[in-house]
Amino acid sequence: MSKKIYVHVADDHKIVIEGIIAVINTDKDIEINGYSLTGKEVIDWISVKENKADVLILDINMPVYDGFEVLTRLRKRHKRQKVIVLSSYDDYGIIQEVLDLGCKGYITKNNAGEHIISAIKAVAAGETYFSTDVQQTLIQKALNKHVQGKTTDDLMLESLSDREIEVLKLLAKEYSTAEISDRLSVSESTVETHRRNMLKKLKVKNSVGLAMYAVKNNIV
Amino acid sequence: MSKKIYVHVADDHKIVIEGIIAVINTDKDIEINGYSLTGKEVIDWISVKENKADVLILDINMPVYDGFEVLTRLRKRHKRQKVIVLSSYDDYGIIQEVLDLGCKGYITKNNAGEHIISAIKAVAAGETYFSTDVQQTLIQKALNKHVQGKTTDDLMLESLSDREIEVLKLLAKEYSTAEISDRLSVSESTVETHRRNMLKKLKVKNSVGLAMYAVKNNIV
DNA sequence: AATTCTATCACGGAAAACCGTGAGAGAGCT
DNA sequence: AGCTCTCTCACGGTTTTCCGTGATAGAATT
Repeated sequence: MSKKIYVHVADDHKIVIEGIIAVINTDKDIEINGYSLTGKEVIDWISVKENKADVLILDINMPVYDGFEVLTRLRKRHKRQKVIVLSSYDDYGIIQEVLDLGCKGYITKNNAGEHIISAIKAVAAGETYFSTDVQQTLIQKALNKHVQGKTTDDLMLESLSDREIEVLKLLAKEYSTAEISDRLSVSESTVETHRRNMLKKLKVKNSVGLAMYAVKNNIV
Repeated sequence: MSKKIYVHVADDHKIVIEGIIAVINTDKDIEINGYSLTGKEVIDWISVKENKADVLILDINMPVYDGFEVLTRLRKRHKRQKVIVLSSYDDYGIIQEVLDLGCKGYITKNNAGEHIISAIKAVAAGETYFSTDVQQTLIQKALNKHVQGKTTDDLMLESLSDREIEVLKLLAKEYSTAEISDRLSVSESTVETHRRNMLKKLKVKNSVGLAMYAVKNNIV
């Protein structure tokens, strides 16, 4: 029915690779067609035009080139293989980073056994896949400013006046002081004052800081 | 053991309230101590100093004041009740908005039955709670630019060089040209050039535009 | 009645950003 | 070998932002 999915596995611990192979072999739609013990091997292997892998299972901690480096290089060469990162760390920063580098799935080693097959099929089908613990991490992060009461940002937001927020909105749209004063039909001095007061209130260094604040607080 | 949790329910459809009460009554730790059919009633009721509600179940579509308005007013008055929004819409915009307004839980009416009890206990305990479908929506959004191909921004992002991205990161942290040139150990001219080139590439008008672009693309 | 907050405006000067232009060195691809 | 891209640097000039300071007037609060 569905054609086979070919998988390459990269991890610096042979035992991990063996484990993954064992799990994958229980599924008839997926086949391992190679593995690497270092990031360099992965790159070398992937550089060979005629390899059939659809999915790459990639460890982050590897010698020579680490997972980030591998992803960066794959990206630069526009390789078509979908990458699933298999990491020991359920860390938002890392997840974010590898996603930015184009990886399509992320599962932790803890949960690898139960997720690896589904993950491979998902990314091969063009979807993304994250193990449950990773999903939790992503949700927590998406909501970080809501989980425990107000953030300092929220408190400061309350201290911004309506007019200041109007100015901030326009400023975040890349308008200059002159342009803002036009839209709001006030003098440039006034706009300047508002901006100045906001810089003080929000303790940011410049208009970029104001803009960043605006995004963080969904004023845009 | 644990003391009772008192709940107020607000929905403009009596039948919904009845349903919720029915479900809640199956749990001995939770007790309904009032309900409202309009947003105005909620506010009036909550204004009475001596009401014991810990949790407010709030519908979004309600006459007089809608859910947003209710949340806004509660926020202004610094009420201590935790709010769970019960909505028909599994829409990221709405979820985002009510969370900004301080709501602690969000469940869709579809999944209300199975989630309402856990939700009440979670928010009463100071946690947040989202039904599974809402969690999905939040994850999807958190990853929006990774799930389905590239956005136009992503395409432009690829056109930014590594060095430019480094500069952009620092710029988004409110660093001035001089400061950036320090960190990167290059001359100010170089940083200037990078910024200039980015302004062109990304078609934005100023550093604020660059910063906004950085946020949108999670470069920060 | 007094105080605080907000919105408005102004002057002048220092600092930073913006812009045009030009240019050399190295990497990588055709 | 030639082309393109990236990263680096510089000069000079215009515009904008930043900052200190000060001021008036209305609204809201105490």
